Amino acid sequence: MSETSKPLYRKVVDSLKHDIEGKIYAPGNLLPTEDELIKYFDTSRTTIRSAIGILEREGYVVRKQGKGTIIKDPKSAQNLNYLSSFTDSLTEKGIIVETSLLSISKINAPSRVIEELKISEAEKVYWIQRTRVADGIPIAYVNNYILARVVPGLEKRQDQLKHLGLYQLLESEYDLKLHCAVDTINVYLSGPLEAEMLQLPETIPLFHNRRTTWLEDGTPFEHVLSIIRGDMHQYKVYLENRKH
Amino acid sequence: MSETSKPLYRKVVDSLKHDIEGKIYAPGNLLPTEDELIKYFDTSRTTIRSAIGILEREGYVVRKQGKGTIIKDPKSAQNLNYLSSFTDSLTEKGIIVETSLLSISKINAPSRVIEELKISEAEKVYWIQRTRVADGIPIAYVNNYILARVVPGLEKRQDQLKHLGLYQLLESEYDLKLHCAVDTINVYLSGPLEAEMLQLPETIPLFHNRRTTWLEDGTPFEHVLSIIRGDMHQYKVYLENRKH
DNA sequence: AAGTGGTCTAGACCACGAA
DNA sequence: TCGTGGTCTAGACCACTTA
Repeated sequence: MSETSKPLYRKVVDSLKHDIEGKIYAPGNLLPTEDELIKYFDTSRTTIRSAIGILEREGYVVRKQGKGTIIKDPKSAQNLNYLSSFTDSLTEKGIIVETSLLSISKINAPSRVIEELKISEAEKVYWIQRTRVADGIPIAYVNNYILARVVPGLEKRQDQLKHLGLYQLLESEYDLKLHCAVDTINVYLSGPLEAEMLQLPETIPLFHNRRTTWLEDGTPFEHVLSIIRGDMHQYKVYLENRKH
Repeated sequence: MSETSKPLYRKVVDSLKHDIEGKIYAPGNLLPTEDELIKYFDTSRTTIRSAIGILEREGYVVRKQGKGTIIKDPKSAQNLNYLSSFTDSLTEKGIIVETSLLSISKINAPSRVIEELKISEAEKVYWIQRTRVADGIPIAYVNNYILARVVPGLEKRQDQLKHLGLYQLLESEYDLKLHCAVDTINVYLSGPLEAEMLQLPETIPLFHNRRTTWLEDGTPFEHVLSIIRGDMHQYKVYLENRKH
């Protein structure tokens, strides 16, 4: 069993998390004191404190010196530091979102992409054009520009792109670990080009989103430009307070 | 000096952070080993490890068992999990943003606020109406609804509200610690009411932002509805990859 | 095999909050 | 004053990486 090989502090974390989620420890109440947990789990203070530290960082509890460890509502522990994608927010509503691949090709990076990814002009990128369609309505037009050298042979994987999401493909097939991203969200009014692309009957507001994504080693490896129907989409941003 | 009262592990964190930011420890290289740091700072392993743990969570280093502690590029350590406010993004551009208080009053919470803050109908909230003005142009209309019981006497602090930001006031005068927030961002076209409020010469796209803010103990204590000129604002969302 | 970080122990004293 | 969490010590052994 992997259970037996798990470090002790991890077992304590999982056990306490389970009890908090199962409301055995009710929100607002105090967790047993550290001394009690030491006796209960038959371990040292270091181990217990390391476990509680993890629970605190994940938002399950708050420690107050002199008072105790307060149990928080587990609902509020979820989904922090997270921008929901538009696919997420629509599928939550029960709408089926399909993605159709328009084209994929290896090109010289456009100047804006050169700038964002901090690459040379000679560097090649894969340009992926896709649309997102919800209940038959095109709601977004998405351009990904991905460093060609980190995803060699991507154009041969078109079929997989239809079944897997792009990010799942990057992770499973290329073993790329995304570290962080910056989204810049603007809004503007649709013009004739957008009306054509998204089959808009009239002028509507559109989201204009630029995202740059970094790998774990700090390389910016992807830039994404998305145009999204403003009347069919909303962003939800879950934020944790900055500690500094 | 508060320097002397700082816990040891905090001093170690600050010292190492300073050296990483000053490129004394270059990105990509290894930090001195734990044993070396123990000797250098003349302290125990626990203290050194607790300091390195903080640096790792803040994105300054990555620990690899058997190998060492790798120093990351400090640029990538900044600004994660963070939604820049519109004041931020404009002041970055050198534009001075003023906030003018329209009104502040204690009212029964509107139904949407009751719902978002999960309060009873009898519960009172402070309703603060403000506009943000950049270079003489009104760019946003902001409604805060704050639980009256957590900020007693807020209406008497109107003067302070003009100098301090609202959140600074909450922190310094009421000792409230914000824990997290959820922003929901939509977009729509301005109508006559918005044209009046923001002195718009024509129909333009507007951001429509609802934010709920939680205190550290898990109480939702504030709901904010903002209407922001789409042509004068952009959101920047800094995201860290989820670890789970 | 040697050296690194990962886990863990059994203590100690301090700082804060509540009674 | 007492009980809580906060900091810290001086060890021990384990797991992983590299040579």
